[in-house]
Amino acid sequence: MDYSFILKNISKHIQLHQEETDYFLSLLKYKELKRKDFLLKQGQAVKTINYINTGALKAYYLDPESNENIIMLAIDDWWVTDMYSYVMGEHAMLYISAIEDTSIFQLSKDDLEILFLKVPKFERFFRILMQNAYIREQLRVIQNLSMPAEERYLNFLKKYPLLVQRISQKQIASYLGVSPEFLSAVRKRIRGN
Amino acid sequence: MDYSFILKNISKHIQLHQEETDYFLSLLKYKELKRKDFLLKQGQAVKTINYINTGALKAYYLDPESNENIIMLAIDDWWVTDMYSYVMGEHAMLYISAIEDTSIFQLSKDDLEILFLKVPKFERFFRILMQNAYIREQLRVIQNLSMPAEERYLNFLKKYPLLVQRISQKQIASYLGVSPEFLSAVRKRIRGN
DNA sequence: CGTCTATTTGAATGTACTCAAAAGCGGTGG
DNA sequence: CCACCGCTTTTGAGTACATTCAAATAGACG
Repeated sequence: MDYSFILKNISKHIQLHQEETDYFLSLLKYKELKRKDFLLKQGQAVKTINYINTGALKAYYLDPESNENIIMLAIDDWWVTDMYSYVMGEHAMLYISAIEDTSIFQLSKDDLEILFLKVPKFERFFRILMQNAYIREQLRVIQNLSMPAEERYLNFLKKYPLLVQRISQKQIASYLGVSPEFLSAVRKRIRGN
Repeated sequence: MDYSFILKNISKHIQLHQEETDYFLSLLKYKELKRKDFLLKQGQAVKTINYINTGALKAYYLDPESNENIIMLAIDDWWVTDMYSYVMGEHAMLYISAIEDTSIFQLSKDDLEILFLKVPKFERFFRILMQNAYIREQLRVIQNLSMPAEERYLNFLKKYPLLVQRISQKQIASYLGVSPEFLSAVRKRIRGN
């Protein structure tokens, strides 16, 4: 099992001793998903937070009219879950599925609480993780409020160049909050310039 | 100085000893703002995170066309700052101003880092704070993507009944991402039912 | 009371959506 | 290797949601 990526991810914010490292790794469950497999479906219990080792996932909300609203596009080295339901202990609001073949490490909520007690440094790690997630969402709200679709699209290209090559336009449209037809028109307009 | 509100806020997530409490309080700076005073302006250095003791603040982004985009409406017992700029050490992206006469407690970034070292429990406190903030913003993104303005407005009324009575419709419109005229029309339609 | 700002109303406009259909692209099986 | 299938992307027409601008009305505050 290759733990090098996740350990490097952790070490960006905290330093662990060998025993702490071993203990942390002992809590992880490894899982593989094929393209289009579901990690989570609306209504299920949300038991884990997930580190993407390789691959890519999308998290989306299916509204009553069955429109797919992509909340999060995540590739390797990102942490993903339905945080609302994970924290509140509610049933999942989101679907999470694999855009590509994907391997993840899972950390259960119960184990994470124990980890916080045994290795309080992880409070810091997840504080920083949540802080960054908050900032990211807030920037997204700002952009959604203040920019037209074209500018949001150009921004997306700049911000997630790695993602762009790996996901469909339809999914980018959903992430940006526009219809795929409209994004197509936007792209045409951009090309025209 | 009345520290009862902020101490109660802290105690929702962590328990402090007397010395820890005293030390924490020693780091706080008290500040009063009159209605329309600015706590922060775009371009300034963001040095503090702020607990609202009494009153209400709005945080907004002023886009190049000088449209006010309200990012956050916050009343007493909330923590507020321009988190992006606070964390990244960048100049402020947001304006933060008082909707009513307001009193706050301020915690500087430097002091907070020291606090984390001296009383690591605060890592946990801010982890939970950031986690809740992240969840809130994510729910907002979901709503912005999946609901029309009318539904978002009704939702806002349900979610922030205390806020509604204290802020103008124009500001609610900005928070929801619609023009004040359109919100007025939405309200008329709702009354009509 | 007068001034300033918020709210409402209406008309014209623009941005983005839906629906339908054609074109493009990738993978799979014969 | 190519033909076909399914899905994505593009195109176009008609429509709906939301904006801008302007003006009238209503409220809040000194």
